[in-house]
Amino acid sequence: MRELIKVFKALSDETRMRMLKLLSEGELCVCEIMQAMEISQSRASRNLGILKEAGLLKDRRDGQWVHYSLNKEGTAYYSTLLELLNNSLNDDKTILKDKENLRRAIKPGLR
Amino acid sequence: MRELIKVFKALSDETRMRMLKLLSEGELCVCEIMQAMEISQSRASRNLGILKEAGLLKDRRDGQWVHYSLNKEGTAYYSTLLELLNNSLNDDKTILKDKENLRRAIKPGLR
DNA sequence: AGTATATATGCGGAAATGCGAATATTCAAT
DNA sequence: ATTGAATATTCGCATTTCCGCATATATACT
Repeated sequence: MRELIKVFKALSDETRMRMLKLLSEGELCVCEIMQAMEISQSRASRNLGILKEAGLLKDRRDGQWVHYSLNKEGTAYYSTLLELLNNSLNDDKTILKDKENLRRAIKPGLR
Repeated sequence: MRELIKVFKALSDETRMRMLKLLSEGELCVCEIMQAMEISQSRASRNLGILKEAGLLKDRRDGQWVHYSLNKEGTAYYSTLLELLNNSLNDDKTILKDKENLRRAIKPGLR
């Protein structure tokens, strides 16, 4: 029960919901997310950590960058929930703006 | 977004999760639920109200009693979430005990 | 009207949550 | 070693959440 509730708790916050919707576009690093959402670095990092801790995200370190992405594996209900999110909020103004911002975001490490 | 987050917030609490699992057995009144879960009346009433407010439950007044039941209609994701819950926690000790208690619960109004 | 039962709600306090600001950590490049 | 960039974490504070207790409301019965 603890686990399941932790997942729902992770989902019940606007900041984290926006992150998940952004990450439906694909793998992103923290700095891209904070730029797209126009939030502080600590807020971005903290909430990504919560989503990861709940099992909804996985991370991958690449040099200085940490890339987060949706965890499509994981327990049975993760995929159900991610699909549910996939079908939700697709015309939400905030979500659309975040994704719009993402396109303009400075992508570091264009090495 | 507000709405969706309200639903997840409703789901992210152990008391309310147990209620939903109990109500998967069928319609129940507040006093049956508080007996089965061994919680106070105000706690039962308040949390049922939160679940109803989130759209997950509906209620039906019958004399002195208010019967709550899962809201199988409602927005698209409700059914998805209820089905997810249906497949979860079925061997959780607390949930099993609640359901066991329910069988022993005094059902008022055996008129 | 008066009593009893079932449910809802207001209030106060304890605990949890979310944030920004500052600091710490990690890695890359010189 | 030192500097700089990306990320994580600590701290203090404001807000929210959850509960028990007490009270209010609603209905039923006499």
